[in-house]
Amino acid sequence: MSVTIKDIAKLAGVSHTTVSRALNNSPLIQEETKERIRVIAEQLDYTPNYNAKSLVLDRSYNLGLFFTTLSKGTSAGFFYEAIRGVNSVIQDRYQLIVKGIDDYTSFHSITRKSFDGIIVVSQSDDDQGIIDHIAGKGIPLVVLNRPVTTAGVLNVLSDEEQGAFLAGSYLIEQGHSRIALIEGRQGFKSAQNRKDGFERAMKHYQIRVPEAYRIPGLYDLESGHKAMQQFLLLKERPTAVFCCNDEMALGAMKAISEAGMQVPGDISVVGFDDTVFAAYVTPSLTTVRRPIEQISTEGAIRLLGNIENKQHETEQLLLKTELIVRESVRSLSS
Amino acid sequence: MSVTIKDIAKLAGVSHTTVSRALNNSPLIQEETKERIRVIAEQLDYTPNYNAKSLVLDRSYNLGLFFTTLSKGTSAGFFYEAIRGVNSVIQDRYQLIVKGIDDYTSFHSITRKSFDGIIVVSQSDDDQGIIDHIAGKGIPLVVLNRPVTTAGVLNVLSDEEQGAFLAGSYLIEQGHSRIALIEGRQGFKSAQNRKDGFERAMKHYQIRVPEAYRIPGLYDLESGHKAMQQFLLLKERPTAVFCCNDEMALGAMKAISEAGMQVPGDISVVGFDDTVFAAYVTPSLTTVRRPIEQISTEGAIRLLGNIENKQHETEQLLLKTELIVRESVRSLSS
DNA sequence: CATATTTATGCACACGTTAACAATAGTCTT
DNA sequence: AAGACTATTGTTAACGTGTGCATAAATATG
Repeated sequence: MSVTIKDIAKLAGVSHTTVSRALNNSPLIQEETKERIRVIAEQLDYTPNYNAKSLVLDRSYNLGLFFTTLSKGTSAGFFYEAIRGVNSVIQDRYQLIVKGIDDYTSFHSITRKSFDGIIVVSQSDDDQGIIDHIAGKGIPLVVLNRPVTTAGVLNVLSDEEQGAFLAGSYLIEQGHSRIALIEGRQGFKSAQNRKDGFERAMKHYQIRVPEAYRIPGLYDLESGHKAMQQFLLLKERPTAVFCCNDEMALGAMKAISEAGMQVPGDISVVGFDDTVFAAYVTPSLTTVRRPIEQISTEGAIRLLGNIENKQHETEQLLLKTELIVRESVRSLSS
Repeated sequence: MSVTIKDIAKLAGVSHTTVSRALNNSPLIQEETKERIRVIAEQLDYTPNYNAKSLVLDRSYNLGLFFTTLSKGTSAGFFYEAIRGVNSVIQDRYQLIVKGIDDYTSFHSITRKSFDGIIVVSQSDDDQGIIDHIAGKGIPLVVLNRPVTTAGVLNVLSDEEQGAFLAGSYLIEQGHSRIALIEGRQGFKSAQNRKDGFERAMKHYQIRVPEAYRIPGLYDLESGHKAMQQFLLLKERPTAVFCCNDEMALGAMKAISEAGMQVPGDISVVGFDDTVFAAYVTPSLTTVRRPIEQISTEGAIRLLGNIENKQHETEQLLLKTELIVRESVRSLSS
């Protein structure tokens, strides 16, 4: 079996209480005693049993990192950056437990005993159920990527509506008036926000978008590809397409080139997210940058603060999005 | 505080032992008693304290999923598929703890008490340290993606050397003889394997590859881009380039088109991994498919089997790689 | 020098669960 | 009908750790 503080106690000729205090660097214990005990612990390669610690200290040392889904509609880049961001903050202090919300059949097992804090990377309003559950249990919680108003819940997200507005406005300012939209996955909040921002730009500049210029997508390459094929069948084709993420934009560009047309010569394309490959496709993709990694680091920092101060300060942090102009949009105004 | 089996016992008028047995569906307890207890547990919204369970049962309900690094050199797609694959297998039974090996300052905290099993997605020979540690502690372990010979360790990987051989051979069969190589990240086993396979193909067909035709990369877009720029400066440019992953291939294609040249008209490009975007770039990328998700599901299945049977069957599973021919290679033979 | 105070350590219990063993009542066997 | 057996439940200890309180020794106080 593994070595416990009692084993150390026996060797050091003290009680296990003293060992516990010594290893936790309690001021009650004499410095020499501490040192003697530390040496023995080291020699025996002692590791505390975290289950026992958790039981008595009422802390789990676990952080939950929950995504709306791991299997459908979450893009690899987004997922990766979110985990990276959180991981860079927590270092050694916590274990990071990654889970898809749609894998839960019941939230029953999510308790204050099993998670010291939880980060929900929320992509859908449907996540409200788990958010309410977590908040109801009094577990420190931060929700990323989607606005929530639940009391006591921290919230970090980017202003996607504004980003989409910038993208739409940019297309118009470049002289486009026949502008189509490939929407995000239905039920995803980001899909709604980006569409809203786009529509606001259209309204602001009084550009009419016919119904045939709006097609819902699934945030993946294939759906962007298919949607663009639809647009290409229209008698009056759009001169520009705003795609609600970069992957769909890439799919759309593929469809355009397969049809023997050019980006941006024949049709301009704008994406959203500024994924790593956006700068490297040909032509490079004009898109909206969303600070995913920053969102997740900020979220993690706030969560840890909240856990350690035990105070539940509610605060919403809205990070800016930014239009990144590259080569995939043609100016018609000159 | 939260409700415990003792609370239930009091209400049911039985001992807490009986409650424990009832909730674990022990055959020792009368069916009516069980049912009565279950109802009360339900009403009180009882959730077992897993730390207490862990302490006495000597199981943590945790599975570790360790990557060589989370911050440098692991591509998003790879990371995503690996987690997805493992997650799809473990469902509710375990918590999945994701970590970067390079985040560990000491492996001290990795014990049989804290992990029921561990999956190491290994990309570098440097991971041998943690593998030895885990195996030494007697924790069930499966290593993915890199061959290991440590006793008692399960191993699932794809035959990358063979894949690279196929890619190299294909280029030669298409009539290429000036073939360059953009290597993977130094220290990564995959980089070595892919290079080896490529070299074997060259040797097999007696094609000489000058030193200037080999440049080390970092597995990211930028390094592929830079490497290709180097090749373009050569007096005698290669007619084809084998890139050790798709991201570098995309970077390379970008450099080619920036130089005003065409893929595959002027230079052919082959990648490795068959990431999701490979089919959607223009021209679509000829590459080697590696069954990442299958590797991770197979690995997870074997690990669980090993944990539950408690037998440590050592076995290496080598999955096939496959050349996916698309448009990025030109045939010179016709 | 007697008492008060500080310092260092130990004792006993608690956290929530499971399990070996004991106990009780009812049933079967011959 | 006495002993053996079975079914059901309870008693108690254990897992490894932290902590309130008691204790003992050392030191300070007046």
